[in-house]
Amino acid sequence: MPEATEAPPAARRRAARGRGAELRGEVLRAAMDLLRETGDVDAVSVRAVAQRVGVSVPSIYLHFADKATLIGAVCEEVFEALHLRLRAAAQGAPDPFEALRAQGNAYVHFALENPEHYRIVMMTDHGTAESKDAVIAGGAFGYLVASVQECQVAGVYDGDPAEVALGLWAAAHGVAALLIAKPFFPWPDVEAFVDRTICMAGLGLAVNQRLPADTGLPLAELVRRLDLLRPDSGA
Amino acid sequence: MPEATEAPPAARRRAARGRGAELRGEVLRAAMDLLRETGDVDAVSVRAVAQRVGVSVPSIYLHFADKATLIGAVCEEVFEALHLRLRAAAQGAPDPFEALRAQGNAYVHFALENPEHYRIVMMTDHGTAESKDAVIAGGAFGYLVASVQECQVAGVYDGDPAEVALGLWAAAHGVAALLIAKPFFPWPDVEAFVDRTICMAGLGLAVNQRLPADTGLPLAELVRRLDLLRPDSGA
DNA sequence: CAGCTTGACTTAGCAGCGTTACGTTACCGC
DNA sequence: GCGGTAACGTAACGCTGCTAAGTCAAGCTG
Repeated sequence: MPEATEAPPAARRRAARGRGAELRGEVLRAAMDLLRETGDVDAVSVRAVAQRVGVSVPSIYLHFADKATLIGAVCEEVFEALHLRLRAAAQGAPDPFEALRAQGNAYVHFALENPEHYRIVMMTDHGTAESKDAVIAGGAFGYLVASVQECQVAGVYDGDPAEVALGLWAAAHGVAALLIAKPFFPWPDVEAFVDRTICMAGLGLAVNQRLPADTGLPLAELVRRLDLLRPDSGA
Repeated sequence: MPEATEAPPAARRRAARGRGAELRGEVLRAAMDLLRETGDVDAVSVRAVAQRVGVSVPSIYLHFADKATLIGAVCEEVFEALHLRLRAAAQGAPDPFEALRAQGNAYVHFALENPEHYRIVMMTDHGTAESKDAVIAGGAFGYLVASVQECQVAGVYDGDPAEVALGLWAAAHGVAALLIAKPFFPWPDVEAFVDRTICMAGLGLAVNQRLPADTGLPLAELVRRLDLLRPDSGA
C-alpha cells in the first residue's frame, strides 16, 4: 500500500512572480495535517508532503533547508499554543501554588494531546542547541520560572527559582514522556496520576528546602517530622 | 563518507552444520559495538553490521526477524545490567528510604551512561506491549515496588506501593530523559540535580499522603504546616 | 566412496527515503 | 514582443530495510 489517503494531484497553479513564498505556507500546512493524521514523523516523508500539496519534491527544498527544518517549523507552530495554555491555566488559580499545580497539569495534558509533536521536540536530541530548544527555554520555561518566583514571595520556596523550576519540569516531563512512550503500560487513571505527580514535585521541592540539605536524616526522625503534617496534628 | 571505520571483510568461514547460531552471537556483538561507538541507532544499519561481521546482509535476517528485533536484543542485553545496578545500590544503604534514594540515583546514572540504549527502550513507542516493555515491567519496576514496600513497613508511605513507585519512576525518568534529550541545556551540576530531584519525589510522595488528598490547602495553612519541618522547629 | 538432503550463506534486486544538479516553464517589467 | 529570472519539474545519486531465488558445502545414507 503506497499511500494511505491517495491525494489527487491537486491542480495547483504556479504562484505569481513575487508570491513564491505562498508555497511555503501550503507545504507547512500539508506537513502539519499529515503529522496530525498519521501521528508518526516517519510517515511525513518529503514525497508525501509534496504530493499532498500537488508539487514536485525538490520544490519543498526551495522553502525548507531539509526535512528536519520542515518538521521543526511544524512543531514550533504547535508549541506556540503551549505558552497560552500555561498562562490560561495559571489565570484561574486561587494562589501561586495552585497556579503552579494548574500549569503542571496543563503542560502534561498538552503533551498528551500532541504526543508526536511533544516527542519530536522534547524526546529527541536534534543536534546542537538551536531553534526548538530555544523556544522551550525562552518561552514556557521562562514563564515557569516566573511562576516559581511568585511562589517564593508567598513563602513556599526559597533559593534559586530556576532550580525549583527544573525539578517541576523534570517531574512533569517524566509523566508525560512515560505516558507517551509506554501507552500499553497498565497506568492508573491518567488525570489523577498526573495531578498526583505534579503535587509530589511541588510539595517535595518545598520539603527538600526545609530539611537538612545534602545528608539524609535518620529514618525515624524523618518519619516523625513528616507526621507533623498530618491533618490531625495540624488541628 | 560511506563508513566511519572501514572494517575489513573479516575473513569469516562458513559455520559448521549445527553451528549456524554462532553467527547470531557475532551479529549481536557487532551491533552492540556499533551502537556503543556511534551512539546513534540510525548509524547501526543492517549493512554496517553485516560488513563488520564479514557476512552478507540477508544473513542477518536468518537470526533476527528485522532491524527492530536486532536493536531490541542489543538493548535487552544492556538493560539486564540495570537490575543488578539497582540491587547493588540498595545494598549499601542504611535504611529503606535511603535505599530508594540510592536506587533512583543509580537508575538515572545508568541511563546517562547508556543514553542511546535508554532512549531506544524508554523514549520510543515500539508498537505493542511487548518484549522490551516486559523487561522493564517485570524486572526493574517490580524491584522498585518491592523497595517501596520496605519503606511502607518503616512508616514512610502507605497506600498502594505501585502508585508510589510510579511517581518515583516518573521523576527519575524525567531527569534522565531531559538530560539525554537536551544535552545543550544549561543544566546545573548533574549529580546534585539528579539527587535533588530524586529526593523531591521521595519526600513529595510522603507529604502528599499526609495532607488532605485531592483539594488543595489554603496557601497560608500549607506554608505553616511545611514550616513545621524546619530544623529549628524540630529541635 | 557416491549421492542426496539440507542448513548456511550470497547475489541481485525492489521500493522507498532524503537530497541535489540541472533543465524547463511562465510571469513581469521594459 | 522580448529577455531576465523567479518558480518549478526531471532525473538521478546514494542510502535505507528487506526479500526471492540461487549457490555452496557439510554430513548422513546407501
